[in-house]
Amino acid sequence: MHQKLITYINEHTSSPLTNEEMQLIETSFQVKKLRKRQYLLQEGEICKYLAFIVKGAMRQYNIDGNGSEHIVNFGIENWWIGDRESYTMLTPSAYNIDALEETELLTITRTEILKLQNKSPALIEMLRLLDEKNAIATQRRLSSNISYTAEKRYAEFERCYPQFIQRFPQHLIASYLGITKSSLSRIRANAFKGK
Amino acid sequence: MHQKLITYINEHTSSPLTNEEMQLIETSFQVKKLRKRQYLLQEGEICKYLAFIVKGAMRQYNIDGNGSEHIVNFGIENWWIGDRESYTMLTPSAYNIDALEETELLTITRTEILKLQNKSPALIEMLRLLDEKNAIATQRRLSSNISYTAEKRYAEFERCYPQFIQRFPQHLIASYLGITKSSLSRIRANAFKGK
DNA sequence: CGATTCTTTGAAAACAGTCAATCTGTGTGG
DNA sequence: CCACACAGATTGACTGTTTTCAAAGAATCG
Repeated sequence: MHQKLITYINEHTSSPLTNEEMQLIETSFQVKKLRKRQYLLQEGEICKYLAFIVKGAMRQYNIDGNGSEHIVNFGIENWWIGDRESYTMLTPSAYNIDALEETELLTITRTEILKLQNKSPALIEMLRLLDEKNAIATQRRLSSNISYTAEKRYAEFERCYPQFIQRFPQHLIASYLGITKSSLSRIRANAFKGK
Repeated sequence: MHQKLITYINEHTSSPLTNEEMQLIETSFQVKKLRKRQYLLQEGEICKYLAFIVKGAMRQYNIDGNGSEHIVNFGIENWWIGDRESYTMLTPSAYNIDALEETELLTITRTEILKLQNKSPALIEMLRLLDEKNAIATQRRLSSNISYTAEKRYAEFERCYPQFIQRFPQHLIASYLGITKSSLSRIRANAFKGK
């Protein structure tokens, strides 16, 4: 169960994990299984866990004044999920996180991470890289959202995340792109005509 | 000149800088002065500098297929600016960064930062926190962009960055919000009527 | 099969963008 | 000191895109 995480860390850091570090990871990360539709985090709570997805798929979203959901992130196998802001600042989260499928997670609390600070340099480096990649990805997405039409954003999404198109219903992808499901349906219809 | 940066670091980390660290900062960060409209980075270049703004104001923006500019970030005194993606990955940047006013920067190259890795824990911690804050801020902005109308986004902007409203012309703020200057002008006119 | 979820589509309304003209204030150079 | 250029802001008329709401069709699952 923890093996996937260990492999992930080794693939994303310069020096491989020592035996002691592997031990630490086994004890610091708790297994958590979620059924479809089950919450990992609900709006208003403080995000207790940073979670590595071993199997399954999740989404992070908020709900606006009209009750509409807006997906800010998807997560699948080998991705991480959690509300960084709430997790690091210990503030109530503005987001919900729930499972889109049966999901298996490895979770770690903030306290546990702090304990590992001096014990596992590889893990800490990995988390730093994660922040870095995350900042870059979010920046890109923001930039694309500001600069391009829904049609181009969908094309880009299709190109970057073909797996998601297969895996998630359209209305979720529409929500991720910041448009309505009707609009996405029409965009797809047009793109098809164009071919 | 470097004093403002030293103060900034001390305010943003747990342990104050040692004398050696202050020395290191003086030698690692180069002063750079930019006139209004001068570039720090142009699209296609690799972003050589991460810059701390001592005085002045800057913007980071991209240009879409139609030649329109889209501002992804502003920077003023005590903020950092640079294209993280290009800077860390050494890839050609999709952005331009230029000065909106006469600006004084303290710049550091990637190589210099790597050299400091083992020499100044405080600086490294500060950079990590910067990444973290940056990721959080970008996430918030993305979320607001997906979830709210231009009118609400402007209201939020007004609340969060009142200094910017004074300081930057409206068409730049419109570009930051992802709308045209005409639309922003009308939104402001409506908001005024509403009061 | 029946229920639920997902997708498509139509018509009207709301919204934002484009283009162009005008108005404002600022600052420069003659 | 005036004339002029220039950058910024506003406004109107028009266009185009996206949303909304509702209904109906398709797919999936227990």
